[in-house]
Amino acid sequence: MTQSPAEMRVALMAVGKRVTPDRELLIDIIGRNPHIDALGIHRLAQDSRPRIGLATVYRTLRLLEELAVVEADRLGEGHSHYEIRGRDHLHLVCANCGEVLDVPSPIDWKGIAREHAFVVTQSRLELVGLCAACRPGVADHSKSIT
Amino acid sequence: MTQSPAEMRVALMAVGKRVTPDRELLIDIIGRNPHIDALGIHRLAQDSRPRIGLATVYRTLRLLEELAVVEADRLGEGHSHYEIRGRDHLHLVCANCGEVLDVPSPIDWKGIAREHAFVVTQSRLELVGLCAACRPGVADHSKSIT
DNA sequence: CTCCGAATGAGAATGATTATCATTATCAAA
DNA sequence: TTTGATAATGATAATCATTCTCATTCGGAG
Repeated sequence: MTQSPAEMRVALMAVGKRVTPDRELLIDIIGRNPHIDALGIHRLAQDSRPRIGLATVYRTLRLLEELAVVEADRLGEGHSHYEIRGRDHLHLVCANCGEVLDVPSPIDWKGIAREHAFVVTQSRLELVGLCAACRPGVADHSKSIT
Repeated sequence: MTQSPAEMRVALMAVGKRVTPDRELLIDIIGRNPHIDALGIHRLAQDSRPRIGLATVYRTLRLLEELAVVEADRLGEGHSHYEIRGRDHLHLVCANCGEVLDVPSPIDWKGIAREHAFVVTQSRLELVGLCAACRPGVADHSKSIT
């Protein structure tokens, strides 16, 4: 299920969607910037295509999500972050600086799913806490939980 | 970390917050209805206190979240669901009917956290897919991983 | 080159959540 | 008990991310 920018073409064409420059650019940006959010993607996209609209970013994200090419995570609070779908992994999300570490997932969800007659389509695993850098009582630039 | 309605009083008083009838009612409702959302909580709360406002619901939820008494999960798409904080567990979320099954978590995050010098304060684990009841030919959401 | 449906941009609309502000309730001291 | 300081609340406006609408543009089949 590992996707790559190149495989997106296949996924799009398989459902009769066009492979447009916008879509190629966006998937490329997501590939290079794991955990980026919609606004960040839009900003970067404007460097190469100044007229690209935010709506196109959201539309494309949703499409690629439906095609299982990218994955959305609601890490912090309000909004989503995106990344190319890859191997199972879990996120270590720092509540202070917001940094996200990817760690290979230790979960054997196949067994769990079988046990509950459940067909798994997505796994979202996060551990929220404080990363090494934020460990000492730093009252810096974020909402720290106590 | 395990919280109960009764322990909320302690948590509130520990930070100088009042134990009001609204707060007691809300924590009670969440306790009886795991995975309920803000509007659901508000609806139920109005049965006993017709004048309670939605703002109070959200304010209280946030407060109880900060006190680590309740936990918010962004299960489906748009909005959050709440539950009393308890033992580690993961959610099996049905993409079709929305049912949520709680399953004891098989993750040993202590080892992972130690390895990455990470202090874990929350774990959010979800597997999204189709529950047994929704298993037979559902068209839309079925892009299962195998 | 022409047509038609897909894709896009701009901005309005939506929905969940948060902030504001005037009013009310609560606790402590006199 | 009355007062005074302060926290909590209700109503509603504001915000923020995301989705929708629609007029326009683009791309590929003929």
